[in-house]
Amino acid sequence: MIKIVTIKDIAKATGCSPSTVSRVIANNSRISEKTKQKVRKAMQDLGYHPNLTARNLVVQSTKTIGVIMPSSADKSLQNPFFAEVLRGIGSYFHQEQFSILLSTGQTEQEKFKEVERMVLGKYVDGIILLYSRLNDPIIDFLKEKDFPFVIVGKPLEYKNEIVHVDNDNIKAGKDITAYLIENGHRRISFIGGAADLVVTIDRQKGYEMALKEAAIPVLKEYALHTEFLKSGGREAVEQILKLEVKPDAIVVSDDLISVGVISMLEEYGLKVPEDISLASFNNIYFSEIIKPALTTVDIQIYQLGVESAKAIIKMCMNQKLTRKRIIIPHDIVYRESVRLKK
Amino acid sequence: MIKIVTIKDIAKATGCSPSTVSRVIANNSRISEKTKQKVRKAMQDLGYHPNLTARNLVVQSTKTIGVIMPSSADKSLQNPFFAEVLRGIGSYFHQEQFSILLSTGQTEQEKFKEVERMVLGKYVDGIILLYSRLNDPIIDFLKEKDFPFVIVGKPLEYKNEIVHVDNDNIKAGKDITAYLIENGHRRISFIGGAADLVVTIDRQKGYEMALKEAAIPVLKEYALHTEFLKSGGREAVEQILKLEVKPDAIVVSDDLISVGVISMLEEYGLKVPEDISLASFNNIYFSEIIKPALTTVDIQIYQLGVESAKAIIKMCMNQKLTRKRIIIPHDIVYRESVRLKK
DNA sequence: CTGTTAGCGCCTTCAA
DNA sequence: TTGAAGGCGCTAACAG
Repeated sequence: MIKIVTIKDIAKATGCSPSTVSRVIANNSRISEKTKQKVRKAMQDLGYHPNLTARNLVVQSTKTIGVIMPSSADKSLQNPFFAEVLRGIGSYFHQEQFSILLSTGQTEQEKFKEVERMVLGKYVDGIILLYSRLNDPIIDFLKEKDFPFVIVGKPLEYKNEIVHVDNDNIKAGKDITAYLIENGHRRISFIGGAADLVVTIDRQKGYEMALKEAAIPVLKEYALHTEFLKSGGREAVEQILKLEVKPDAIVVSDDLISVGVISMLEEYGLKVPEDISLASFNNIYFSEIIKPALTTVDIQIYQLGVESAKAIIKMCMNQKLTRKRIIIPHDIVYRESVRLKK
Repeated sequence: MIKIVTIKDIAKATGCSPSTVSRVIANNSRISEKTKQKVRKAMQDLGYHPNLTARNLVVQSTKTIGVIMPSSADKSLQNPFFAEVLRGIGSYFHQEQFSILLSTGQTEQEKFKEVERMVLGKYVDGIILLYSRLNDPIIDFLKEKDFPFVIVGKPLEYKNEIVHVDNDNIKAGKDITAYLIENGHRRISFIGGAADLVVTIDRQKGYEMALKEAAIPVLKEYALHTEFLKSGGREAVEQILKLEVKPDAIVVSDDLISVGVISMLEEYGLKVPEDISLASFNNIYFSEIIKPALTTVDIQIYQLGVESAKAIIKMCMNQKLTRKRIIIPHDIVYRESVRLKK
C-alpha cells in the first residue's frame, strides 16, 4: 500500500494547520493568497486528493443520487429510452459535480431493498425514479421518509405532491391523432403498451379526444394493448386483422412496438403507409433508420433527463421548486409512415 | 431534521457499548445470542440503520464500482448492448452487495476527470470500462495507479496485463462467415462499425479467415466501415451497390447496423434474403422482431456483464484471477436473413 | 463474551 | 488570517 496523502501531511509540509489546508481546498476567502499558493503547491507535489468519503461523512451529504430503473427482469430496459434519460441526467449532474448511483434490482423486492439501503444508509442525497407504477412501495417509502425524489413520468397518485418530469402525453396523443385525421384517415386504431402504464393511458386518452373532436366514433375494438416489448405487437396486429372493418391508420404508443407492428403487417401483406398508416411516440434512434421511417412524436427524452436532474438537485439544496409538475414540450417529426392526403 | 439514530443510541438504550453493537451488526460469533437479540430489538425499535459513509471511511472501502460508458455524446449509447451489460453487472453486484456508480461524461475529457475523482477520491473500489479504445488516457491512469479495473471487450495494448472479459470475436466472425459459405454464398461482403474498434477488427479478421479456408479470395472493396450508428449503414450499402460484381451475402458487425442496411437494401429494391443474405452479431432484442428476423451471433451480452462483475469483485478482494482474458462463448441464432442452400 | 480507546480524513466552531 | 479542538458514525485492536 502506497502512502495515502492526507490533509495533515500537507499541513505538516507547509507548516500550517490542517484547518488552513481545509480552507484552501474550500477556497475560503479569508486565507491569504500567499498561503493558498504555498498549500496548493504542496498538494501538487505530494499528490494530494481529498477523500470524498471522509468529506461526505462530515458534511452529511454525498452529492450522489440514486437512479432507479424499472425491474430489469423484463426486456423493457432495452428500450433506448433509458440510455437517453441517463445521458440527460448525467450531463447536468456532471456540471454540478453530482454522481449517479444506479439501481440494479431485478425484482420489485430487490429494488426496494436497494432503495432502502441507499436512503437509510445515507448513501445518496436523493432519488430519481425512471418509471411510475401503481402501488409502488418505493414511492410510499420515500414519501413517508420525506426523502427528496423525483419521478420521470407521471405518478398515478399524489400527482400534486410528487415532483415529476413528464410530457403532456394527452396532448401528444391528441396531436398525432389529429394529424392522421387531417390526412384523411377515419378508421384509426390504437395500440398501446402495458395498459397499466400511465403513458399508455394518457396517450390513449388524447387519441380518443382527437377522435371525438372530429366526430369520429371511438370503437372499443380499435384499442389494443400489448406487452411493452414482448413479441413486438404481434398479437395486437393479429387482432386488428380479424376486425370486420379494418383500420386505415394506427396510433402506436411506442416506436419500439411500431417496429414489431410493421413486421407483422408486412407478413400479412399489408404495406405501410400504402395500405395502412402508422404514427407513434418517442423518436428513438431507430425510428429514423427503419423502413418506412417513422412519423413519430419527439418527446425529448434527453431533456426529460436534464430536467429531472435539475429538479432533484434543487430539492437536495432545499431550494423550492415552483411547480411539482414539469412539462417537457413535444413535437411531431414527419416522416414516411403516414399516407398523406393529396 | 429528525433525530439520527446512531450506534451510540443503541448502545445507550441496551446498556452495552458501541463496539458490542457494532459486532452485532457484523454478526460477530462471539457475542451471546442474548445480547444479539436485545440489541437487534433496540435497533428495530429505534429505527437504526448503519451509516454507510461512516463505515466506508473506517474500512477504507466503499463496495461500489465505477462503471464507465463510452462518451455519451454520440448515439452509440442507444445500442441496447449497454443496458444489457449493465443488467448483467447489476445482477451479480446485487448479490454481493456492491453498487454501481455510473460515469456520465460526454467527452473523453469529462470522463477522465470523473474517473480521476472516483479513484483519487477513493469513492470506488474498482472500475469497469464498457469499451476499449486506442490510447485511452484512462487506461494509462488506472494502470499507473495500479487500480483494480476490468475492460469489457479487448484492450488494444497490454492484452496480457489487463483483465478483460470478451468474446472470441475472431472465431465468431469465422463461424458466421463459414455458415454463409456452407449455404452456397461465395461473394461475401463485410460491413463493420468504426474501423478502430477492436470488435470490428476481430470480427473482420475471422471473416477473412473463413474466406481463406474456403479458398475464396478476400477482396478489399468488399470490406466497408461505417460509423457505428450514424445513418445506419446507408453509405455502406450505396458503396456496395456500386460494385461491379455485387455480393450475394453480407456479414455485418452489429445487429443495429443491419437494420439500417436492410432498410437501404430495400430502398434499392433488393430483398433479404432472396437477393442478398445478411448475418450479423449481438442478438439484441430487435434482431428477432424486425423483418426479416436476423440470423446473428448471440454473444451473451448479459453474461459479459456478469463475468466482468465477478472479476472486478475478486480483484477488489485481492483474490487472484486465474487468467487475464475471460472468454464468453457465443453461438449462432439461425433465423430468416440468410438464404439457405436447398 | 464485552468495554475502552483510538482513530478513518475531513470540516467547523471557537478562540486568538 | 490562522490554529486548536471536537466530532461526523463507525470499526478494530487491545484489554479484561
